[in-house]
Amino acid sequence: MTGILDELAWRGLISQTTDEEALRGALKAGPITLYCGFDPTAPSLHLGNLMQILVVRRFQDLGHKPLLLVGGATGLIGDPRMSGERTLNPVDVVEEWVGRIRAQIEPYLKFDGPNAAQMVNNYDWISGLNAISFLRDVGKHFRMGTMLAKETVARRLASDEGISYTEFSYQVLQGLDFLELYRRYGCTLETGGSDQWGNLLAGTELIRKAEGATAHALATPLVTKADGTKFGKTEGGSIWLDAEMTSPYAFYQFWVNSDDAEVIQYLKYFTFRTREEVEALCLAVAEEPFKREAQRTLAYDVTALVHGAAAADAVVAASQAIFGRGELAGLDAATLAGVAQEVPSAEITSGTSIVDAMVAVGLVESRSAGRRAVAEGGAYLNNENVSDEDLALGADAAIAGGWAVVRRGKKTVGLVRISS
RNA sequence: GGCAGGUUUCCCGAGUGGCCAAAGGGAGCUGACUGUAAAUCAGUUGCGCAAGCUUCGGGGGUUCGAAUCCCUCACCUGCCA
Repeated sequence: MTGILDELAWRGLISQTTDEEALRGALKAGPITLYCGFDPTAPSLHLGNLMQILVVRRFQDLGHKPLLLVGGATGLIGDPRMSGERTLNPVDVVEEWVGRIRAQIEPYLKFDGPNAAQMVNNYDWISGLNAISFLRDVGKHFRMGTMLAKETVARRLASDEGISYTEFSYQVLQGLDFLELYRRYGCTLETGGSDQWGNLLAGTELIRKAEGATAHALATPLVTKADGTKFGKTEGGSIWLDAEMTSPYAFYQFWVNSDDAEVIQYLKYFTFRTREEVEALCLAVAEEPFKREAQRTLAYDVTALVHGAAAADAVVAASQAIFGRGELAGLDAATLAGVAQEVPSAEITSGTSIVDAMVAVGLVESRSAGRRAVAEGGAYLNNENVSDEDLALGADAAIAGGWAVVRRGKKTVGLVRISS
């Protein structure tokens, strides 16, 4: 029952909290009800969201009751971002996203037992709100000074673009969510990323003013990369949890490519490995970095968590086939067919040039880019560098079952099936 | 409603009649080095085999020729009302 804060602390998951002693006391007194919100701003959640879900899961594992809020209402308004005003998404689109995101969250939590998780949607209480009660009952508790001082708001006001009243109002809605969940379920803790700190506080303050009660907020750190670039992005964009949007193979590859400097932190954030296991892997990185044991463990665990053990095993097999030191010639047709499930593949006719094959598989965006890849020495057929852009792929190029491996650079691979 | 400024290739940002497919930076990509790591160095980044074609918010016009000049529309920002 106790210990959740210690658990989160060693994992480095606590960026800041409201009165920590009070929170610790509340947690010690017995199971609490907490909540974490997810706004439907895309058809799928991404890795940042996954970390939040796992934080909630860690709470649940230690006996606390989680509420998972999907922002059917707040998603229609838009949380202000530093980067600028959001485009409002159509109502029906947001509605669809709500369903998808809800389904995405559910597998990570237990919905039975004494501390069963529960899904809630703020559309239920915000959609019926009228302007007068909103302004009289809710608005009266919010001070302009506080609202304007919120970092994002202040930055946006100072920017060229400014901020719309709509986005400015967002923090009021999120504060209201916390109050509503406090009233309905006795929820006394909201968790979220440190970028949500202002919104988290809006809720605790509102509860104090409206109910005279104490509620808590806990923010996790922003996941950072050693080189300062944004975490969870790759050349193709964000890493999504949806297998249709980010294939399990790409998902696994993202993790297996983690920097040495970051892999241990990611293990703490994104896996359920124990402290001892993480420490052992940390040692492995220091002593035998070339084995990439920590990266492999991380990649397998998270892929299995999100896509299931079977999918994880399949992508590991595919990755070994492609990146393993073994000769491609040793691969059989069945293995290659399995690999084709995981990496992009295409059907080509015998005699197709290497450039056209790369285009067909989607390794390059255009024939110009394909020719450039060959010129740069970055094109490979069955692990052999290709220097002739006119090289034609005939039946002899196939390794087994008509398959040939086409690669651009070190990591971008695809399979082609050569038909006559 | 008035006035001013703005809208450039993935991003930022130069460019004010031809030498501009468009400086520079960022980011990406490829190679070398390696460990499917980082850092570093080098090359590269609209499409097309090529001739050439399409691009600088949309549309129209001036001109031999426009991202650059004119008109108009849209959107953004600020100041005034």
